[in-house]
Amino acid sequence: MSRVVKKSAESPAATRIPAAERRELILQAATAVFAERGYAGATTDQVARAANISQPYVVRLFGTKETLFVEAMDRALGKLDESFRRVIAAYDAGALADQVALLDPALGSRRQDRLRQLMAVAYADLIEDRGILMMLMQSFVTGHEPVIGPRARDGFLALYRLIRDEAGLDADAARDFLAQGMLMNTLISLRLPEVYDEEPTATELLECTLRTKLPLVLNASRAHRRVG
Amino acid sequence: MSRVVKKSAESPAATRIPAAERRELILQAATAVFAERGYAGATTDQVARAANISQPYVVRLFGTKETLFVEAMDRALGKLDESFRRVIAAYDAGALADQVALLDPALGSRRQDRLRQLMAVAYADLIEDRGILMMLMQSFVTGHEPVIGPRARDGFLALYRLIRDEAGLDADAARDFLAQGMLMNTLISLRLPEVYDEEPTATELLECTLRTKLPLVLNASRAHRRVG
DNA sequence: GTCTATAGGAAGATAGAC
DNA sequence: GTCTATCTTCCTATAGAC
Repeated sequence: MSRVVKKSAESPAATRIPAAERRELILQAATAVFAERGYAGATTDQVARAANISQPYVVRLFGTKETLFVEAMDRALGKLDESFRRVIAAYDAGALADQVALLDPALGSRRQDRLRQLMAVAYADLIEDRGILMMLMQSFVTGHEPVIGPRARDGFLALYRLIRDEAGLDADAARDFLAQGMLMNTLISLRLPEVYDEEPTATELLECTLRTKLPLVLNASRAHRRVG
Repeated sequence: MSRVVKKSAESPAATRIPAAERRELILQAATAVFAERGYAGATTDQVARAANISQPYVVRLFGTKETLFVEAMDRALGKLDESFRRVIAAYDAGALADQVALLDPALGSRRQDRLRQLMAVAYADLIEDRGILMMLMQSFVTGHEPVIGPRARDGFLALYRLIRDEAGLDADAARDFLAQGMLMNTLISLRLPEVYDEEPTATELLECTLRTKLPLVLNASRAHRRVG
């Protein structure tokens, strides 16, 4: 646990890497660590180790742990935003005919009905990188922090506006869409996929919530356990 | 910020109180503090101050911070469980005729449809003590902690079984019910009620999600800011 | 039942070498 | 661009008095 451990082989890489690239590597590591343990629970040293560099270097590049968290959060929000926008643009360009054909007709056929379903799929696809969704979840429960809180609120509201204004969901549909997303986030954050085989109740709830995306999630969960 | 502050008037009460009662007071304080800052972000000293006693005494009574968190979590889960069971029992005893009369007929009239709506109201009522719901949320994102995580999973699954088996909701209805709950938790944890007046988007989303319960929530939020 | 004092151990950040 | 060493602060938990 101490910072002074392992003089072993693959420790601090010391490979010189351009700052921009290094920053992205650290942000990936930070996303995983913050996702797992939250802002207060994570240490800059854990991030450093995950990125295979020294703790002071992390601080050097980002200034403070707070800034690091904010940047990781923005990155996660950005990925989600980007993912939704891509779906919307592709749909409006008529590029998703084959996927549209697979949608449940009972759920409606207006543009907003189609987009609702397509975005739900896109959201669930993001679960593959379980860090993103858990990072968001951790951001949402850090509302009390003076600099993180306001940015988390802004990011969340921006997502809401995106699905309401760009995708055109009416208020109730947008709310339900968000609600399903928050449930998925919760199940992932609770690590329910990790007890999928042992807890019949977990099995049922996961299957009912994630449907066709369940194998994706279970794989991600198992991959995580092999590493973690 | 330091622990050594204020020798002022209303400091450590030193009033002798029976242990059982003191424990409950501390659990209330702990719920508020953990709800606000999470397991890792909260300190036993903050809990102590909220309970007007010394930090070592908190530890003395609960052993470890971890145990304190677990007990606060169990208490919050228990309150929710109790609240739902009370609704179910009252409904089955025919004691809720007047409330049932107010329900939206479009949402169905089977027992499970009624209970779904009545429990939603009960859930939203719990928001009045905003600590409970935020405490639950914080518990759900602490899934990685070796002793807290498993208990949080069990608690969540027990709630799911309650609404499915006792209230009789089918799997999809139970999922949607949970999803709405998780959205409410998220909005509260994000402190969206605190920007209700400033952010039009927040206003819309809160109104759409909380409906008639919104005044309750706004009051709780304002009361909290006066104290906090 | 409750406190003061404090040991012991992180963790974030800085200084400065290579 | 990256590291080692370290300062400082803060926090959990213990000891022991009243």
